Amino acid sequence: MNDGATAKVSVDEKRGKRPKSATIKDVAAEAGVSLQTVSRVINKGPNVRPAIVERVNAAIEKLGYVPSLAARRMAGKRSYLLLALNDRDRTIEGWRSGDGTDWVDQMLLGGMLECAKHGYRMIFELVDTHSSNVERELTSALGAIHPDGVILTPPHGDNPIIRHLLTEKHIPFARIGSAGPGPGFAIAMDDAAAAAAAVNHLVALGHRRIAYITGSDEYALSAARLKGYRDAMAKAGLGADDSLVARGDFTYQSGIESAQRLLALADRPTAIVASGDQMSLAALEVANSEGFSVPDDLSIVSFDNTPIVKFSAPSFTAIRQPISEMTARAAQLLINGGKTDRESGPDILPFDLIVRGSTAPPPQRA
Amino acid sequence: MNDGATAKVSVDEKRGKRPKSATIKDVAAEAGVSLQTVSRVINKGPNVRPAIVERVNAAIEKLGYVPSLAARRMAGKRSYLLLALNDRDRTIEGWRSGDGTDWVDQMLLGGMLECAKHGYRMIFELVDTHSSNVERELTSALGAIHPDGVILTPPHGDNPIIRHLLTEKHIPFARIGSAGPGPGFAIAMDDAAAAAAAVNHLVALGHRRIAYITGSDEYALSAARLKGYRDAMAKAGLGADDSLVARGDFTYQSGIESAQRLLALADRPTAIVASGDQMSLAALEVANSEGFSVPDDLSIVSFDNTPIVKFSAPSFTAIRQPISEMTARAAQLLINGGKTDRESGPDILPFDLIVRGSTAPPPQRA
DNA sequence: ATGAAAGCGCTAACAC
DNA sequence: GTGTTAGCGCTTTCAT
Repeated sequence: MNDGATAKVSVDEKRGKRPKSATIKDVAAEAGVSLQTVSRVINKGPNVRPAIVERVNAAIEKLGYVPSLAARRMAGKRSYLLLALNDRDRTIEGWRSGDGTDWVDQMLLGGMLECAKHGYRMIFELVDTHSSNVERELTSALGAIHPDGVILTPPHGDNPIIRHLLTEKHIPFARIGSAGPGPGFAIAMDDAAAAAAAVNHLVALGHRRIAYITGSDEYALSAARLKGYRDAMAKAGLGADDSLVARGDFTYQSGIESAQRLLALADRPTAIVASGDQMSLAALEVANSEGFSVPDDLSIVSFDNTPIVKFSAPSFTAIRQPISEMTARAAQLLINGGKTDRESGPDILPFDLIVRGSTAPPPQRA
Repeated sequence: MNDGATAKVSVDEKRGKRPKSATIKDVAAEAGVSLQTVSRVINKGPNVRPAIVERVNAAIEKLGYVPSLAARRMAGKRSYLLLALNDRDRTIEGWRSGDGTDWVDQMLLGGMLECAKHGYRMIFELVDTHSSNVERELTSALGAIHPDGVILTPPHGDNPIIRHLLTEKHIPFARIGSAGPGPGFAIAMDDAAAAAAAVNHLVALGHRRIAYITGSDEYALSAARLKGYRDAMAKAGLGADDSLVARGDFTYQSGIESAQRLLALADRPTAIVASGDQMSLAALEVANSEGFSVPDDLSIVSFDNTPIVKFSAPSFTAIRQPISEMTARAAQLLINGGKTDRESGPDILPFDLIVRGSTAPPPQRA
């Protein structure tokens, strides 16, 4: 048979097909070897002579062959897919409102790029952690995708139903921002140390009345941060004044309420550590509207280094969480060591305290 | 055979399998029908008696069955996958710097949710539009995923190599923010009208010296916006002073340079329309550092309504692009009408002009 | 070191 | 209306 476009077209036409991607079969024919040998080359298997490897690779190159993910998943045990799960309501609400949280972006950054390095792909899905449908939603995603591993972001990593389901199905998973013991790889930053770092920064500036706005209890890291705050306060000899702790839930609204309560205190705090960017922004808003200047009258430290806290006026001193790094680490563990969960304690990645304009020495007291 | 957990476990053990997801076979057995009937029910095919449908659905429900995407793609012509392509460098750079652009988020919002409605999934990938590898990268993604459709975001929608490759492979695609003629569904907002709206808003405030900072020429929408600006200026009888048009490329740096040049003009503009959030921010920065107050001395309109332009001080009057709406529309067209490209002109979605604190009447001239 | 055969879970033709 | 038969493109056995 003759070469070139004409032949190709006629074959395609004969089969009534449109120009399709090359398959492993085409490569095998082109290289004059069996399917199996091509498969071995693709998967870097042993027992192939270098000369043949070369030949096969040339054929792959020539035909622009790429293995079909679907076929590989069908035949083999691996799907080359990682599933990243975020909380549906919170994520969608964030997108809708344009609240400037870049959690998802940072996750994609770390996760997608790491996956790409290993020939994997990351599929991003939303699952409602509250609803009684968690199980159904997760089962559905797992059934459709058959991922080789799952990346759980807060608060999914602390959700017992999800952890149980994944464990039961023997699907390796990583919990981001979930440092506690349990199944799956735990990957987190040291939330307690971060809260302490925020407190210490303020103490170093001379603050003594340092308040704290918590996050939602649903997130295990909320407790860790609170403990870090309390320990740091104690260590600085600043006692345990529970009126300085306000209960928030990461939302702007809860930040407003918390800040209002704190600033109405008889012995008003000179600084607030808020465990989330929306709550920090809310605290700034309350401070401004009540006539307090930030940072002159009140210092604020944010626990999320999101774009908006950098561009607000003043810009915020903030904890930078290593979100992309944690996600990348999760992907890496899942892809390489994905077989066995290790209960050997969490993987702790470093955070940063980035000092900007929202913190300053406290005002002189009368 | 007896029911319950014991039986299930023993079967699993006999086969040496871990508890797997149910397959269509299991459902068929459970419902006492053939595979094909189950398949018909799943795909809402005709020719199944309601009673049987009921029975099959009950079995599906009971077993928690979910069809495997991979298997469906293998056997059928559809993969139930849409591929969304973003520009690699720009996207990663945005994520790394935390520049607060939420393009990707808005895309996910519109695209994922629309896909979910139809039982589809959206896979998000990065492709370098510049590199000579575009073709290789795209081929690779298409070969691995075999999407039923591709969503192109700027500037990919205007990239001839990508358009050609997709056309050649007969893969339906949608071009977001690419209104020009050509293959694929064109979905855009009226960029010219948006630029005109910005100008008109400023004219209504009393401005006459209105400058414009363009975006990169690589984006077809840049030309459309510039035309909109020019036409609106002409219509307002504000002539054609080309010194009022500065060439930017969407980057902060280009915004700095453009704004510096514009503000150094002998006959200084009293307002600037910048076709991107980073350039708007840059203009604000330049204005501030040169002692001009925004909006008292200079009004600025941003062309991206990103989180950071809302939280800056002052917050920006901005064009809101219907990113999530465009992406949702793209997904919808690809899923439903995905077979045929229509050359019947672009699908134009409405934008908004959101007035905030960065625009005000011009200062009184001496 | 290589090839041949079986089959993954499903859909697309066909039969009935 | 429903069941049967072939594959889809690969990876797994298992032969050789």
